[in-house]
Amino acid sequence: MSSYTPAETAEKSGFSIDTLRYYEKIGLLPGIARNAAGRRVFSDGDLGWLTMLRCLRETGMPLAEMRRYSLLVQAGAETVQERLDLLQDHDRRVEERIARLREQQDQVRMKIGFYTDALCESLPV
Amino acid sequence: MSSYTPAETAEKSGFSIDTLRYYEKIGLLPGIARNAAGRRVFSDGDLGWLTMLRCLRETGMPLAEMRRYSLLVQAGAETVQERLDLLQDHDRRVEERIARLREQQDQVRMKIGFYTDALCESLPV
DNA sequence: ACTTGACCTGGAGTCCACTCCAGGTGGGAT
DNA sequence: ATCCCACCTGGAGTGGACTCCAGGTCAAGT
Repeated sequence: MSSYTPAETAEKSGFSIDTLRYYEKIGLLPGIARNAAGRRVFSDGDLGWLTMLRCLRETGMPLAEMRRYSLLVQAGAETVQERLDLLQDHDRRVEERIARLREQQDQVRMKIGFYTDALCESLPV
Repeated sequence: MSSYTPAETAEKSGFSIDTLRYYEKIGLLPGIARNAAGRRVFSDGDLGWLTMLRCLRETGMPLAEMRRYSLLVQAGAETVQERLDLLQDHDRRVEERIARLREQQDQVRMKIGFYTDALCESLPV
């Protein structure tokens, strides 16, 4: 049960301090504590939430949908089904994304093969 | 050896007409022919190039790098090695991307598992 | 002769996700 | 006492990739 300054949190979470402030402002980080001087104090729970946000964001979820998820979490236990639906939809999109990336990677590799051949042919014999 | 209007090209390539114009403007589509009235006339070759661009784009290559690739292609045969390097770098990035997506998908699925369990536990017995 | 519709141009506007800035505060080190 | 530094706020600015708009042209249909 530790607490962290904005700088530490930025370092641990991989988000910049500006991004942390921005996320709080748009409602992605509810309930961040403040000390007597008005400065943010992040908890281990906040760190965990940030890890989740990072995961969603890097898998391509837009901030608007992350905000929706955040609101559902805040709304309490009766939103569990909705959260589940949201995450399952997201999981499906990630799956499609990966499949599509693989196909396109194959295309790129065909092109690479083509250029490799071109280079070989042009070698002096 | 057919030729296509902007509308047909948009339909076949999946880029909007505005995007086609934009790509031509920033140098991604060199040598697009025009008819007597000044309208664009796309060839099968252009279509093929657009397919390549789409592939690079959807695998996350920024327009600036696509432009660099485009310039290399225009510069002729002595840039084949550079093109190869560029595509191989890109391929590596795509590979990393896919691996990372898989890891993060696992995280999402753990969360889904957690919520599924939560729902099961809360079922009336 | 006239309208329609697909196209043209240059340039402005939009959206997303930050990122930066000016001006201000409070606490600890020298 | 003073200085520094990490932090605060509201709001403006940025970068990437489009997307839209006003005003104009041409060819074909009625």
